[in-house]
Amino acid sequence: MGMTPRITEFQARVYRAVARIPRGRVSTYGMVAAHLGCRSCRAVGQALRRNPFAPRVPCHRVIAADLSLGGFQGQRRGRALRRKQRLLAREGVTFKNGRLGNPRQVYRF
DNA sequence: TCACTATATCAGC
DNA sequence: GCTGATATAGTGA
Repeated sequence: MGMTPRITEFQARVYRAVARIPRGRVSTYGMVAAHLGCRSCRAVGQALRRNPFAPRVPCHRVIAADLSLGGFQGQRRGRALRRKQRLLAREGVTFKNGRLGNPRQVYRF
């Protein structure tokens, strides 16, 4: 049975965009924002923070502009972040010294 | 209206 | 490479 959470238009647009990021690729908060014509990357982070559709909406595929991990499950550090890193590793996306190992895995909308 | 926010960028060191 | 300041806009209370 599909949940139908009450979400805003903006959130729906963010989730739709993120759902397009293929396995093995990542995007950034800023790139998602730009794709939506929004100048606030923080607003994208807020929307993903409350993603009710995980893992159908793969918010773990959105990282920071400096190619560091960004956040996960409301956390910017700690256990949650290691889970995010493991999810990505499972898809072939690995990090080296806290940065995306292969920048060519950044997906362009 | 206010105070948050899983950001981005820049200046200064 | 780090820290702090600032721009920015979406959202719940």
